[in-house]
Amino acid sequence: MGGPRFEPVRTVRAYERIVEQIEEAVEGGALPPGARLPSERDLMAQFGVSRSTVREALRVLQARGLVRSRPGDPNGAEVLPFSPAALHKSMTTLARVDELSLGELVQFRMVLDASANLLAARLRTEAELAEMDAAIGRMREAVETGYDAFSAADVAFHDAVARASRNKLIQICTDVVRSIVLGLIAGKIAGSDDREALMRQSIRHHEEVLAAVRAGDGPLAARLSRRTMYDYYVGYVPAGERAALRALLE
Amino acid sequence: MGGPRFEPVRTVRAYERIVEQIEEAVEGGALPPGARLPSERDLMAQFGVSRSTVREALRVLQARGLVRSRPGDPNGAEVLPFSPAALHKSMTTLARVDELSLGELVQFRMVLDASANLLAARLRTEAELAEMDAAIGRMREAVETGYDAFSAADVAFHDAVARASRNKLIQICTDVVRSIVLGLIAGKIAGSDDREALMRQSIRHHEEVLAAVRAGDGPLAARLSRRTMYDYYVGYVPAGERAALRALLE
DNA sequence: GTAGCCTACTGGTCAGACCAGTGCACTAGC
DNA sequence: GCTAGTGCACTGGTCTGACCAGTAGGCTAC
Repeated sequence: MGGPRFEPVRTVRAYERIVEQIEEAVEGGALPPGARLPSERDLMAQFGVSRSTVREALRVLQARGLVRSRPGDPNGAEVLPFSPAALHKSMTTLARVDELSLGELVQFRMVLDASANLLAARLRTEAELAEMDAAIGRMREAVETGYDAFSAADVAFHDAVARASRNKLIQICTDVVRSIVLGLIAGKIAGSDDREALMRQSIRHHEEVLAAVRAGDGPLAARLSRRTMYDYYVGYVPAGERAALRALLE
Repeated sequence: MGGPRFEPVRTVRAYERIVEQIEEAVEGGALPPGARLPSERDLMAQFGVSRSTVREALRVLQARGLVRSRPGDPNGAEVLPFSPAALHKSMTTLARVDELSLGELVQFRMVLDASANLLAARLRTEAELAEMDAAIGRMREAVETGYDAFSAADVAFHDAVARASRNKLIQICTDVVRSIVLGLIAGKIAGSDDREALMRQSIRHHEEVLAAVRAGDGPLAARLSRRTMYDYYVGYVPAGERAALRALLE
């Protein structure tokens, strides 16, 4: 107390400094998506390090989804537009290390989707309503076509709702969590033989949700969307976790 | 149509194969947290590649938060318990690159916090209620102590609620988004001179939320928590984005 | 028995090399 | 003149071999 405040020194690796600098340039807009980094040999000269060090930095940046490099490309690494791939990757890891249960994921989807519907009911345009309507139409056709087409149309509906919420974070998280959930239950889907009944019920539910969104009744749309998702996924969720899902159905 | 189905070959880099293998071992539980990887020179022999290739793979794994290596450690890289650090990093990048607006972030916090409260109202234990109570107590004391202590106590309250929701995804996302929001408004806080009034109002609001959680009234707790966060942050949000926030207040 | 040194490792970095692939300028043929 | 084809210069991916600073643990001297 009172003396000079020392803080522990952290030895910072050379490649980390390079990552920081390039990251800052990308996030600050100095390197917009589509821009090219200098070649590794140029970077090596600019940063005054060896090529291995430059490459380790580039590997980190690539793992974070900021750049991509192709062998032989005379232009150097390309700065990528942001994609949720890295987000997706780390969330998938989280789910695979078994820290996340299917119940938690479905619950999170219910939360996100309900919020998206709540916002969409207030902010949606006519074009977006038409898009949702079209998606439900494709769901109807897909009852005969098969599960894959049905699932794709279902995804399209929820995507349209998420976009109508005007919140990019909701859109991205919805997308990421959904694909993880679908991946987890992918094997189990073929097993259920009352699949057609489930699809028909789901279509009915989606129609009700859409009606609420169209009417501008956010709370109703949110409540219905939670119910829709619950009914659709509850069969895959272990019995012990279902109570937590029902807690969202008020 | 009808001929043999060829799929495009993707040249896969050597280091990617290494990443895959180690990643699989970690996620599959063969390498539990705390376990040590062989040394780089051993890995180089096991995978039949050069050390640079091994190192690039380790850099990627490190960027994903799966392992950590210390120079001089005779035991090789350490397998880490999962931490949301990577998730945090990619979401922060998203906020910075994709220009997530403060409004969107606050809106997302409102959604998460409301859901956490909804669930907590049903699932909370007495111990968790006591924890929330203690946090509010520290907020009261901090009105005099200063903003930092107040903010820390506020964080503790919301963390306790998130934990009580029993949903790790909600906890992690809450944590990540909150730290981004706090980072964005960090500079602006000192400016407001009616800070004390804002703190006192916030304490009152938190007390109401806690009462609802204690009473088991989830919908009420959710509604109040949205209002609490709205009132606390609306001053930092550009006027044009406030309408979207109000859309959540039903 | 313990304090301190020594050694055999570790990861971080460097230098220099080779290879397969790419884009572009140049050239041969029309 | 224009196009098709060919080199060439350069890229990233990988390898080899080396040096350094740091660490842990055994060994030695007290």
